Amino acid sequence: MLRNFECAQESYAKKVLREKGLKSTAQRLAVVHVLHTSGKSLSVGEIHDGVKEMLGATGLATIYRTLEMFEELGIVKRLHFPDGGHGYAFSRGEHVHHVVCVDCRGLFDFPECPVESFDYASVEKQGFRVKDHLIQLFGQCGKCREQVAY
Amino acid sequence: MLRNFECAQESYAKKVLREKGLKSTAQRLAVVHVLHTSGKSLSVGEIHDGVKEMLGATGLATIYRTLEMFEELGIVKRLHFPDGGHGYAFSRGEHVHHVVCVDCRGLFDFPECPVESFDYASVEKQGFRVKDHLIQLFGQCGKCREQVAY
DNA sequence: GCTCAATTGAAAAATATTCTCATTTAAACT
DNA sequence: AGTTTAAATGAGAATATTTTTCAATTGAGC
Repeated sequence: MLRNFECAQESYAKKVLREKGLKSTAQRLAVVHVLHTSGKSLSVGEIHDGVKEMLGATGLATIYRTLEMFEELGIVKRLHFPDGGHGYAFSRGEHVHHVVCVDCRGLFDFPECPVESFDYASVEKQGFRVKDHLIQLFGQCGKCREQVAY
Repeated sequence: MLRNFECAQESYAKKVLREKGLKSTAQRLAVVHVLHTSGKSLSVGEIHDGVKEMLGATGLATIYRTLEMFEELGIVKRLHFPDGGHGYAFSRGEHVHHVVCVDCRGLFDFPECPVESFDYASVEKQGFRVKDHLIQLFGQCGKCREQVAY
């Protein structure tokens, strides 16, 4: 049950919260800390466990409320897995897509946006205006490839 | 509570089911019919309602079981919406991505895959092997744009 | 038409998420 | 540092969603 942390990610979250007139509570910062230090995407339950480890008893509802808010603020991204589950990953507001290992759910860098340069003509011709997109890449990371026999 | 249908989509589903040694039940074909004729993506509840309208009382568990199976068979695709909800859309096994109107949840054509030609070098350099991807485009269709004042 | 394994329905169980409201707390202001 | 106040939290109830169980039904091959 440790405290006293302050990494770049938490400073960033604090800044965003302050700008929106929202409070930087211990619980909110702990969510950032847990997500960021894990280097993986985590389920709601895992985030809850991590926060409890840092702060002691913490309501699950707070985790849900925080994640919903953080998603709107662009502090976290919700990820969807092929098995139907979902998780959350820390992410600064920038336009970023995630590469996820389906075994360990670890995150890998993928700075470019494959859709950025894409031509929407065929859709726009139908009167559609594209406003957002969801992209995730799935696969296996080096470590998980070594461990699994196949 | 009508019956007697048989469109190309249902024939396709039947074929896939037969190939896998699975039964073409009225419930399964009704799921295909409901999804396909709606032209939209539907929630589990909407699919359940549609099937009940065709067949009368139908267990919700059957809908869940069918959708899970169809997803594995490539007969339906699960879509994730920005508001956190999700739905299902009919889709032949081909590699296809969906464009969804966030208002009416209507589906629009988008035949090409923007990631197909993409260069994964930066990820592969980290030992990662990309095996699959999730892409969805969101926006507003012509009809919904007209209706909403903004 | 008969047989049998696959599938379904209905309800219970398990999970996941949201809501309510009394209590606590961060932040702004002395 | 102490006070004030709206925002946030905790705990548990309430909902919603999904899965499981098992007896009854049904599709597909014979």
